[in-house]
Amino acid sequence: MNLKQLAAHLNLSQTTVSRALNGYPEVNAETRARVNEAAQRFNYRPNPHAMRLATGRSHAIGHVLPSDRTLMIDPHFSDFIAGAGEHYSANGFDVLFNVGGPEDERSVYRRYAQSGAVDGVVVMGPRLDDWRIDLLGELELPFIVHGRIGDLEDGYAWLDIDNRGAFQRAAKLLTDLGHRRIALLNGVEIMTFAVHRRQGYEEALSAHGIGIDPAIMSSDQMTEENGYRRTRHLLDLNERPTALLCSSMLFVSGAVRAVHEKGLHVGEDISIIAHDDGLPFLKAEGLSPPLTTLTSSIREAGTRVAQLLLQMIAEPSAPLPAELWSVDLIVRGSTGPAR
Amino acid sequence: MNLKQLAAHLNLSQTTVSRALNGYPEVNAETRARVNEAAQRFNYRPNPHAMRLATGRSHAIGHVLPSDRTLMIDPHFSDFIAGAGEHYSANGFDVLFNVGGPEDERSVYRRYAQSGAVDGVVVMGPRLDDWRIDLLGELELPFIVHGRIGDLEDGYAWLDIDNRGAFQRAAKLLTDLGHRRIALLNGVEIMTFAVHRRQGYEEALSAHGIGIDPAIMSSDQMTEENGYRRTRHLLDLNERPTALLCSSMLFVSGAVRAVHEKGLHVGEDISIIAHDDGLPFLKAEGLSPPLTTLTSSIREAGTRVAQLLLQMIAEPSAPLPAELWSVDLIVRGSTGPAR
DNA sequence: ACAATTGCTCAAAGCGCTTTGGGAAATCAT
DNA sequence: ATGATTTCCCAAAGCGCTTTGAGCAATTGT
Repeated sequence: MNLKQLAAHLNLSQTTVSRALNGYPEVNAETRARVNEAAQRFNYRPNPHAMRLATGRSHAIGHVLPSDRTLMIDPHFSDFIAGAGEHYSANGFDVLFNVGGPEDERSVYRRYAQSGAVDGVVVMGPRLDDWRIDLLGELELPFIVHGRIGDLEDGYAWLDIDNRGAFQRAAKLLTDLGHRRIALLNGVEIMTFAVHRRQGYEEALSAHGIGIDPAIMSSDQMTEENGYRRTRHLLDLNERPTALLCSSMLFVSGAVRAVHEKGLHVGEDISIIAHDDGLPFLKAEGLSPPLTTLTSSIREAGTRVAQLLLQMIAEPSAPLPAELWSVDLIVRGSTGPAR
Repeated sequence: MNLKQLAAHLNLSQTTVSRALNGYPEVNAETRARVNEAAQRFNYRPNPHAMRLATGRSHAIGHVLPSDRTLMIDPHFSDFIAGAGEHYSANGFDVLFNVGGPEDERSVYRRYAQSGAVDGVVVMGPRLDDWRIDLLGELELPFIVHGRIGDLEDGYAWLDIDNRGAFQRAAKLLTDLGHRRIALLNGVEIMTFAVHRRQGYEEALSAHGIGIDPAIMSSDQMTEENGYRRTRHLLDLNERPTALLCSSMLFVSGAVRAVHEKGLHVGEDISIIAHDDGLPFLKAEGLSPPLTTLTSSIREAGTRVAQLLLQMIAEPSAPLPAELWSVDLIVRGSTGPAR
């Protein structure tokens, strides 16, 4: 059942039916009711391709994952997209998902812009200096960044969590507990979030007159194995750290394993705080002892980012949104006074 | 630059240009070369919406995730999709990604079928008795299942790994090592893969005259916490198992934690074998001792599934593909003779 | 030599929707 | 009663592509 048939059935023109369905004002209330009723009864749905061709808008959002093969499909990303996806569906938007195949990431964006395949894109995992905003700006493709491009805050839409503040507070909690050797297991520091976290960490230490020691700071992909390897190494050090700040729960699994292997106990011999994005398969509360965390739902961030982007598309002249979410510090059993 | 302009520029009709570009035979080789050259030069790309409207085919594949809120966004799924996505991109197909929002899963499929939004879908995480194949068959929407619907092997396209055989071999390895109390940490047993794994496990035990003891078998969502909780409980049992068969690496993190907490050693006091889907953030080789695993890349499965589906779409009359992949058993350090 | 075939190209008709530019009837103002 | 508005609806033009059905040359067959 298409528009033509529906219109014929109602003895109305396609114009009127289309307008009735799309809520235009210049249609009689009674007629509109009739149209809606009939549409419902025949389960009429406009053909999306025709709609897109006619309007030039695609009702779709693009998410493109880095083509870099070494950069794995991070579970953080999937959870974020899951959150966003829910909001898109709720608003009748499709999600176009692009995992860098042979086509290089730039050309994907170019194609999107040129063909109008999507109405907007979200940029995930922004780097300190990210070519994507320049390209997207040039292409005039609406976009929003989850995170920030270094310390840049203007000229693009973004939603970020206060990584710097969060890690500062976490580190401060540790210094308050008397820790002076606090190790940092960070993500790859070309990513903005990782840099911000290091900055927060360093600020807190400096504020307490504790020197920054690169020997107990690391920057790796966030995997179990790296968590283990780095912690193992840290525990073998002469001046072994008494506390550990982890950028991801993924590190924690490995870190805890290393601690156990050394016959040490989390929360007593060594304090651990991790940033918890709320990954559903790895719960901080479920660990023993329950883990003290910086908590912020990456899934909710996804939902909000989607919402903001859709608003941007609906109202292109509105000022660009920018949101900085604060992060909760939840103290549980993995932190204790320094030995 | 659209077709009309390109045609005008070449002093050709749209028909000819279109045909030249789409490889139809009835166009002069020289003309085709000219067209291709010009298309390249002007970076012409056909408008996908127009193409879709004209052909009725969408050049897109749908992946819809269960709307069930309790069913988390499984990292296994994302890795699978990542694999598939690469193949789609390589062939100019888009991926439509749908995370069950308010719209219920059935209506998503209905909408897909009715509007022609996608040319096909892949069914992930099939249940023992899955309504999706009936619906999709009825809707005449091409689809392929990653896994199988119970023991059904005909009437639909699928690609599965030999879960039953794999777990049989793994259990047999353990019995060969002298283990008689072998626990099973399985996924939720409404999923076909989990049932197959249990069957393989039970067959191996029965073959060795070992009774099936439900007290040391469990069926849960595959999370770290469940792995920990179940293992913890197992180790407290009077007749503590000497070996553990895990359906996912996600369980293993928790299981190992429980073992360590008890002061026991993996590979000595207790043997562990896990199914490893190749999740990039959790490597079996990286554990200590390195884990003996059933190994099968879920990402490669994704790529292959995508390839098969695209073939099905291109050649609808061809027989439905069905592939059963064998699983590698890689013996590492986490398995040893029973104490 | 003429008809039949082949090779290449084109004009025009869709695909199913939105949107423009009217226009007839009903309502209002004077 | 007349002109000016307002209300509601319509025919037709597009959106940018594919595809049908012809048509003109050039080639082939007899």
